[in-house]
Amino acid sequence: MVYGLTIGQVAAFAGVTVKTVRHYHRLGLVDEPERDRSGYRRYGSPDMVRLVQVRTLAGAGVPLAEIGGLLDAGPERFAAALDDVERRLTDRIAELTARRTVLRRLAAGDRLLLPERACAALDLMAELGFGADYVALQEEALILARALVPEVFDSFLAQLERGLGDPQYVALMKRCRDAESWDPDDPRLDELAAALAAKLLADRELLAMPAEFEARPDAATRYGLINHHREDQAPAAARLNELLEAHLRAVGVDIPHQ
Amino acid sequence: MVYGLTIGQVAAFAGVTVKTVRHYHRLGLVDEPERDRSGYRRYGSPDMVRLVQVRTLAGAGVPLAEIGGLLDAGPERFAAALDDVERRLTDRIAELTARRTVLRRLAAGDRLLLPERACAALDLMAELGFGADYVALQEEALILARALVPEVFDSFLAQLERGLGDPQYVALMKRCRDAESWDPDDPRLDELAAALAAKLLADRELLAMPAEFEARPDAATRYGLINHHREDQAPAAARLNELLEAHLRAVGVDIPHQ
DNA sequence: GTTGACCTTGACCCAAGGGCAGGGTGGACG
DNA sequence: CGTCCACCCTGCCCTTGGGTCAAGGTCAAC
Repeated sequence: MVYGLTIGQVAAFAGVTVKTVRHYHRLGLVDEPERDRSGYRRYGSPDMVRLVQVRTLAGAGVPLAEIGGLLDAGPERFAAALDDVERRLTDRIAELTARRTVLRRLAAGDRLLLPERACAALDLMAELGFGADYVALQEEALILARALVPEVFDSFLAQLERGLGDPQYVALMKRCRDAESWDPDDPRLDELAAALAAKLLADRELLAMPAEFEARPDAATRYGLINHHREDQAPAAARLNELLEAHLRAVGVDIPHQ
Repeated sequence: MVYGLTIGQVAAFAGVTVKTVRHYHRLGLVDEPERDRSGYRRYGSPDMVRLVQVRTLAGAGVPLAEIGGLLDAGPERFAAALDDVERRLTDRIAELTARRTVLRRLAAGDRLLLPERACAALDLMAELGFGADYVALQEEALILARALVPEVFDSFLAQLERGLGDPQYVALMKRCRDAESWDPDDPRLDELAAALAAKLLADRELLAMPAEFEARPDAATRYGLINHHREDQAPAAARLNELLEAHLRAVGVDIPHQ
């Protein structure tokens, strides 16, 4: 016959597990109560009140390490701390809501990694009759560009938009797409490269971007990564690129090597 | 001169730390990329896309252990999983919002551990002129009762309400409150105990509660815990209780011992 | 040629408990 | 009286999603 509740009873009342109560003891959040003659902890009502206070704060997301000081502080500091906790909760809710929005976009198959404007350009490509595969390739290139050289991403995108607004350039792009399935030794490749070079030189705006790369320390590496990405899957495209670069360099355009 | 981004670059782009990327490698969420000749990891764009996918799901709270299977599964299972994740997020938001509400109540000094009806009774006590300390004592007793014998909490509360509706009983309660500051040997204590016993016997409803305790296995322990709680701080109250119990037992009322 | 920023692996640390082992207690039932 | 089951005790390792520290290798720049 002993006074006090057992650990299981207080735990059940406070809505926590026995393990949790012992954890709080170990952290010093709730004092260890007296033991009965068989070593069981026996709790009185003040222990219970304390446990529920701790539980309420912990449940609201206050780190256990802070709770002790909070409960033992004066009521004015306690009130201030509660304000703070509430602010943190509100932030967390907003954050989760934002994540949910992102997830919804993901579920809807939206393009997560690109801004609205880039998505519009890609949609335009699809409308213009470029196949889904080719659009996907462009999308990846844009993502890469944004990752590697965010400060020139805009001009990269502007170049694409400008090209898409020019029927002649669109026609050339479509021919490039078709060229991906050609043999790497196909003589038409050089023909196409020459036409492309002529077009780019006629409308220098379309060439603006590579120059901006130069401002970067490891420009060549980044250029190579974007320009040659996925070329292993289309040898003809690699060859076309090579030929185009040669044409441009021949007339003095400065293009990074590799 | 090597292809590919370093781990720091992909990490920065994906908005995670270098350590996190390596963590994902160890869990098999993102394949280890090729190494350059000095052993550095070198990432291509597919790695980056994968990393961002993982990051998006992880950020939404999907456990890392599930993400691999999710991304490698078909799109229909992926879509279903996204639904599930979104549901979990919504639940979590609701939970946090509820916690915030509780915190607000706590900050406003509200009585968290008691239902509305009990709070009303306590407010009534305050209105009737019982001091804040005494009301707080009653509050603790109610909390204890609810924790220990939830099924008789209602009748415990009903008894309190009934007592507060009876001016004679209220007068006796006030005298009990005053008695807390008396000397434990004060002869007025037995006088008061006799008056209380007479009142309780005259209105048997006020005595209903202790009988219900009997239905409990360890009734006596629980009764003692509630009835004698905080008595160590007011020896006169302990003495008064003792005397009252003696009076009641003397006329045959069955009260648990200790 | 040295500095500073980056990379490598490995080992340990954190919250907030969960799970399990191995053993002691208490009350109820037969 | 024994036996059963639920509960209690301590102590140890496990978890998730990384952070931190150590000890050393590498790269680009001044």
